[in-house]
Amino acid sequence: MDLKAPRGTKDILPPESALWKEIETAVDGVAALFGYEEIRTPMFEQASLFKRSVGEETDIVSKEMYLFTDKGGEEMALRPELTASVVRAAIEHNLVTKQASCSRLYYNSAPMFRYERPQMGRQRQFHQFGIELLGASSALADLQVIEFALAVYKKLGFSNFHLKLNTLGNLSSRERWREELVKYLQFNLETLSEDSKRRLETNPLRILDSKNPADQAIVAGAPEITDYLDESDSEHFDELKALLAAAKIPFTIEPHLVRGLDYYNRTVFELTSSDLGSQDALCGGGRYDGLIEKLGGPPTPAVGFAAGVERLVLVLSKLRGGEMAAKKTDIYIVLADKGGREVGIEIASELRNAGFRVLFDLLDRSIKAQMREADKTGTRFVLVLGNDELAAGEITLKRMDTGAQERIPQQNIAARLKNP
RNA sequence: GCGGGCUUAGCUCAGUCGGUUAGAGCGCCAGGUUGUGGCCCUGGAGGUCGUGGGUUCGAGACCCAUAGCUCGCCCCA
Repeated sequence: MDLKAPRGTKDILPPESALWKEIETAVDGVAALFGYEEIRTPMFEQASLFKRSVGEETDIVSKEMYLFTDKGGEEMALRPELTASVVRAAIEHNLVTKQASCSRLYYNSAPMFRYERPQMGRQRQFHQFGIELLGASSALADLQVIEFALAVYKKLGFSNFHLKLNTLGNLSSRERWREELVKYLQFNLETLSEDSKRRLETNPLRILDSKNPADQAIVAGAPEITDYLDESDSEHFDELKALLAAAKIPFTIEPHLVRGLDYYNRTVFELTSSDLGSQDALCGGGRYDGLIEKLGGPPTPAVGFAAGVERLVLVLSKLRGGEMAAKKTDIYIVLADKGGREVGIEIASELRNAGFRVLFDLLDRSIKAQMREADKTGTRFVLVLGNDELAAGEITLKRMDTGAQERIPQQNIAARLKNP
């Protein structure tokens, strides 16, 4: 077989697909509870959208974006993330206006594309769910975004994660800090790692969470954002911390937590899991108060998060001990003789209309083989239909747990099985 | 993009120093009398040993290349 799924892509097969469905259902459920409505946007956009929002210098845009020119000569990009698209759609359709109001939007299992080296928990096509809360500037909004993410994990029974929190200040304090940081780092240029020398040009903030020990030593003496926050920044951050404490959500402050996308300001956060390898971020998000205006909309505060579905699947399979939910059947019909087919499919159809999950053999196999399959599907009842039953207008009902069986009339079989 | 490891049956893996027709467990299929599951027993199907070159009388084992996966860096969900 010489045809394969492209590198960094994955087929989602049963039984894993059931886990995906479970996650999607959980996200839909939480969204309903919080009053968020679903948005779906195109998988490709004009490339300039991401250059302007994510940042032309970021690795995501400069190195990892799937770019192509369409037949009309337009430069397009497969979306590497969703915030930019949601903001574009919100501006385009006037979901954000100058009036005091906010939009609560969520997306579910949405595919994203980044040309990266694949690793466990890192695919070239990967999927995210997340929310964008547009129009709310208060710390209460930040809290809600975090609460939403936690609610999804809680609903799925997963709690082995860690909430990391930081603030980057408002747009101008962030900029002043950034300039001072770059000055400081340039002063120490000689001792920086090669990676960080490059980052100094592309994304200096990320040098702060470099894993290189030499970098870390330099970073230890770097200007801290705390010294650049203005009064309202500090107030906002203090308020959020107090709200989290009141909601009994544990967190740690990570002064060096920055995010890779240019548009973040004030609150940034990440949920990480020790069940994952080096790609340990389950979800990440933050505030992006300047983005909507930057893309041509009215000045509008906003906050959101994005969570990786593949990583959640990894972590959940681990949690469930690799055991996926067994496929379940209510009733298995054993066709003992070919003559019973017509009556058999009629009964199957009647039972399905009554809401039973009904299976029967499609391979013309022996009764023994049919029974074996029935057992494997975990069915509660088996109905045996052969020439004997046909002649009598009856069917044999077998209970798989006790092995007991009896002959019952074919009429009203659904009602009979509802009260076994 | 950089460095390391791995790749043998549907799945998880053995395979010695290079030596006949490449193995196990699980799974699958069929039997173990009359029309009946699990447990057990017997038998069976299933592999161009990731791919392409090379070394050799002889390669699943050695060498080179390439692809995929994986671990770390990078990046980030």
